Amino acid sequence: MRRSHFFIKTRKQAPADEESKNAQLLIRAGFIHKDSAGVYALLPMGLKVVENIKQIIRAEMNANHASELLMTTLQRKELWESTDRWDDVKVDIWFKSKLANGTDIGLAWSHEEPITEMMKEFIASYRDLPAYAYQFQTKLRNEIRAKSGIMRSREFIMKDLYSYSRSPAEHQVFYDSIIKAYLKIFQKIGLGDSTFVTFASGGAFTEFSHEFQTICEAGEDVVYLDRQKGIAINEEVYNDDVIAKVGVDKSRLEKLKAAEVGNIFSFGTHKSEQLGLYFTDEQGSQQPVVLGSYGIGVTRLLGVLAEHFADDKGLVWPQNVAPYTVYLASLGDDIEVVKAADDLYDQLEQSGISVIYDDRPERPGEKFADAELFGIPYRVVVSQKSLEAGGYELKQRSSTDTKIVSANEIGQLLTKSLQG
RNA sequence: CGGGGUGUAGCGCAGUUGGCUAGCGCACCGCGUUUGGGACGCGGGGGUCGGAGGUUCGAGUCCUCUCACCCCGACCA
Repeated sequence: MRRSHFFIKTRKQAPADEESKNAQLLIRAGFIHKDSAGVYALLPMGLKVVENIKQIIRAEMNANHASELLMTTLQRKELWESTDRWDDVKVDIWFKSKLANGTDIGLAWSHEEPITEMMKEFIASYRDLPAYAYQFQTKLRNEIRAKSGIMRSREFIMKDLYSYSRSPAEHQVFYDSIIKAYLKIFQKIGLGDSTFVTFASGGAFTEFSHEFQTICEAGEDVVYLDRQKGIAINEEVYNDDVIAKVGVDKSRLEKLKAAEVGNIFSFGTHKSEQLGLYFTDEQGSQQPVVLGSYGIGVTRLLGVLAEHFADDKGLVWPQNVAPYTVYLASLGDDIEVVKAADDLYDQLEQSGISVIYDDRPERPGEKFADAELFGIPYRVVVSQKSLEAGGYELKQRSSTDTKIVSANEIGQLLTKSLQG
């Protein structure tokens, strides 16, 4: 992408109506646009990060034999009445509307009911199970108070996975494999060192659910972390009894603020029974399907990443989620410089390295400041000075060191770092 | 939903006890000089002062209502 073709402008000053670090940085850098409280549009760079996160998640979901689909945002009242969750007192975050003929509809805040209802079309026999389906969908939740930028919003993207199993034992195997998959996902995204499996309230069927909490000052939750074991307990269920059950050492628990980036639940068969999802087993008798649901807050992760990977100059994206790998900046309008920059841009693009090429006639300081605010992992500068020194100046966002390299060396270095 | 705060140009802000044509910086447009850390000179354009009502000779400024946004709390499969 040439910067001259890119409509986004960065800002020097943070918006006055945002206090959270994630919103201030993401808006200054032009990754998101605020429409109203808790409602943010994803601009091209923000969307790229989100797509990168989704791709990392998608790979792990597929590896666990889950199939991607996309459910609807408009939902039927009857479905939610059958599980007693249409009532505004029971679920107070519903956005509701009506069809032209007066029929009530709900706007998706979750898809547990509709997808389970839909699965009745495909699940009849033990031969049809297990079945795993996931999606990336926009959830609409009428939060009384949106807060912390994109970390708690009224409209957000969530990855939700649903598992349909024949027995609690079969369910448990999948559940455990998803815990591993989630840890792998957060590792790849760059939050592996600060994201922990956390015991939280379980609901009707199980004593605990498992949350994935990223240690983060802007988070809303408080967890007690046993760093040695890599296990935490959510404050909401924290007591001596739970400490004993979970098997952590109370003396080394750290009380920390954290953001819930994932949460997985075992539902048992209750919802299947409510909605009528049964299968015929090998003996010919009807059994309710065992359900599980597994969420990851995709846009919340964008916020957590911004909170986590930033310095006084701006964002600092981990390689795997960065909107572009290279920020290529040409300095001055000298013909040799422009040609060298154009050539490198073409070469990197051709070798599959994503580049944002700042070809604007702006001054060096502005280009450097933008490269830093955007948080692009590598900055390559082409100028009279760099050409005289023998090539291109390469600098990592996370470092202050620069070195002069040839075009081929850049290609090799970056290809290697992308693979590693 | 309770408490606190803020709304003045695209963005960030100033505007005295009510007073004259509502300012500053950035951004934007034109010309010129600049080009390794957000340059400079000269000349421009842009405002129903969040909205409605009221008090007054006169309201950005005072009063009433209202909307939006931020923060704290409550809430949070």
